Amino acid sequence: MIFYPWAGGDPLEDELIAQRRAKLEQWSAAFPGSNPDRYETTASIAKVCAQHLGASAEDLAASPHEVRVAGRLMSLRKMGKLTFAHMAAGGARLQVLFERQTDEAAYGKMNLLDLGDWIGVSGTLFRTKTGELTVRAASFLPLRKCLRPLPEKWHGLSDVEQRYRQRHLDLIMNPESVERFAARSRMTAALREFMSMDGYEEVETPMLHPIAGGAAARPFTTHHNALDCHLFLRIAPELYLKRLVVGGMPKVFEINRNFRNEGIDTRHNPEFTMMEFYRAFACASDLMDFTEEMLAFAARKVTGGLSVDYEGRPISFAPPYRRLSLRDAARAALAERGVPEGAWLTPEGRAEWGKTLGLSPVKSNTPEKFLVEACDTLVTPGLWDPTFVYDYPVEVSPLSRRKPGSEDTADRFELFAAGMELANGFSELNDPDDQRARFVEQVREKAGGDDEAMPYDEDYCQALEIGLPPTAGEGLGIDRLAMLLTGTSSIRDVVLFPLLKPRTEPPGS
RNA sequence: GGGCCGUUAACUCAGUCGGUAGAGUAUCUCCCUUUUAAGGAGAGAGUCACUGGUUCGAGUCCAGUACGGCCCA
Repeated sequence: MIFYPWAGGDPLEDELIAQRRAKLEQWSAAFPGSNPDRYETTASIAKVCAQHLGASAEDLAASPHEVRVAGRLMSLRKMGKLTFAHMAAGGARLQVLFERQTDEAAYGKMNLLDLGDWIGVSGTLFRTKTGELTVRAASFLPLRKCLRPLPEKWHGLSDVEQRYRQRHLDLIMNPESVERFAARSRMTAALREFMSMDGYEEVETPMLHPIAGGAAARPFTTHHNALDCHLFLRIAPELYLKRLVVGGMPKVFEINRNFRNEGIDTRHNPEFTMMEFYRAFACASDLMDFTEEMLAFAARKVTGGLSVDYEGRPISFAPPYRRLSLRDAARAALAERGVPEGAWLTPEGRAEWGKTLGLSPVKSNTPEKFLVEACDTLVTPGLWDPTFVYDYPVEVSPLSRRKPGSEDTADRFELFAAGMELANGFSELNDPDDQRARFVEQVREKAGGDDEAMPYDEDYCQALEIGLPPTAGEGLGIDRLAMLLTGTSSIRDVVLFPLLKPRTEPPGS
């Protein structure tokens, strides 16, 4: 027996649950065949509703349609010899009419049903006085008892913690939640369709990494017993996907989870979904064009249009998107705030102005990083419509190829919308010697206190020695795109089971 | 990490100045053949998140803890 410390003692002793259990005990005698292992339906509730959408009361009376449907009992309105109910399944609901005259014995046993029970109903379709499509039940069969009372029918489940911890209740009670996750599903389907149309192959690469590379983030650690080795949950699939390009797969993508052992807020869940994709023989600017078309495609598939309402303001996904040079944008923002040109070139200037502007000291401790941090703090939070920021310093882009003819600029961009980072893409560094040097620099920074710096990955460098063709790659935040396309302010509302602190005592403690 | 807010019946929420714990939904009993937040009559249901303090007396005031939410870093 599990003890739920927050439930006020033994959950079986709760009066409402005890009543439902007592009713369940009478089912087998009252309803032969109840709790079946299967139930044959003629159609889903959604299909029945859709198929008879246009059928008038006269149509239905003229040609009676027999249906067998299954769903969860969501409302019961008993009026003596007549009971109206709604049953729901798959986001659709259908009214049922039970009449005592049909079967007096069965009608009397309806008090063994509770809101939330799964039932099967067979009967004939008709329309009520108010025109609602309804099944006149010839018979019904209880399929499975709901032993706990459902949340209140009118307000639904509004306690956010319960909505996340018990998502099933949220989905039962709150149609807008069902629709939000359906929209997310349409979105990932659209992205897959778009990638497939363009000839990309979907792949799955490891989540357990001996070296957590491919991004600047703190990893989760774990251990494999049989191999007795230390492993990390991946922070990015990047280095594996590029090995596939080395191996001769010119267009690959992966939609899957990454794990970053960092803070939780309305835009960050420790496990989040990213679509990462790589295209051989392309560069970063090819991907910017591609991304515009891809997001427009997804927006259309999810919302039917290119403009979405987010937090009361429209966001347009219509290409082309604005493109800002990072250094220019940062310089302009700094100048606006009275920072003299070049003040960030000295440690004293960075310290002084960094403090004034509220920049992170660690993240702004070189001239280039100062500009990146200034952009992150002063520019990107204000970017509303999708906007590319491009030309990142090489210093903060250890896996990016240098821009042709430039020593210090990487051919890299990030995409922002509603102030959020949505995507990060670049021409891939395919020079193994340069890559080794970049890793060495990262290791130096890690030693210097930057715990997000990347580890050295010799295995990856050797893969590059086999030859990575000119390639561009990009990671797109799926949860965040889902937030934008569904008008959702918190990432927890587009993740089915967001990470919350466990409330159960660990076993044995 | 910091600040603010929340936690009262299964659910949604009131609870005044510190003085016996309230409503609606749900549940149970009764009436009711076209309802749809059905309606009407009645009943049962509480570790006021937890721990401590102040007080004759705490849901209410104070401190701490837990969990959650929002904002900031």
